[in-house]
Amino acid sequence: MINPNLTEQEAIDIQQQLRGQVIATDHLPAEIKLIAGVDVEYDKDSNAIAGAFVLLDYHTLEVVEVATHCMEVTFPYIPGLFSFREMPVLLEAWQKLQQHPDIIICDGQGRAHPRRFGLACHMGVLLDKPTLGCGKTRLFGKYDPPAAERGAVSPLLAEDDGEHIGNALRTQKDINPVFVSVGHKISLDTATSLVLKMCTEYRLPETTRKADHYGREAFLAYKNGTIPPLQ
DNA sequence: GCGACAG
DNA sequence: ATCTTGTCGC
Repeated sequence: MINPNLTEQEAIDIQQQLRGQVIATDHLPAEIKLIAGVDVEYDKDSNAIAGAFVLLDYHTLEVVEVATHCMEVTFPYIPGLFSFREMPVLLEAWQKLQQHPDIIICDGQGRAHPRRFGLACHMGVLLDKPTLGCGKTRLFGKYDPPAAERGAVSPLLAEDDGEHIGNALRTQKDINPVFVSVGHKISLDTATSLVLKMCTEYRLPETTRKADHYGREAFLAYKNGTIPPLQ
């Protein structure tokens, strides 16, 4: 689905071509039962990476299923072309799932992107699933810091045309905000309240935290099983 | 020309 | 992403 040998310009052309398929309004199932988190781990001194998909029960936040995949990175890190680096592993992990979620929370931006097509949009369009982006830091857009209270929101506005491309959301009192934006088949308002709802105890959504946990665990097992033990 | 730049 | 434990401050 993603050719690893793309040039930078070819990747940009693909973004321009797919951006028109993004739906920025709510097209969610009548009842949300499963919500997914994704994350990718990087090895310190090799090009090995691990991608993880974790499915949580929407109401209890209990882990329902985990799928991971390890491989070599095929695309460099280029701000704005992040999805071409992380999508391959995540697609592999996705195919290992026995069931699919109703919505996916991505670790990165969606529409809050210079070409309005961040990782969350790319994943949403390729999988035809509702997705949203929840990044720890800003990639694109200007904003004023939201108020200190949990739930405070401040609009993220595009530098170029002023479009409201996302929200800086304070998920815990006095803790740095996260950046929420539409991925696919969801509205910004729904995405924002959903992220807040998933941040029960920490700054980041439980989906992202669980994906990080299981991804790291799988990565360690992969490295320990592949590389002969030292000493 | 100089910074900024998801993970 | 990764390097990284204790430590300073409320």
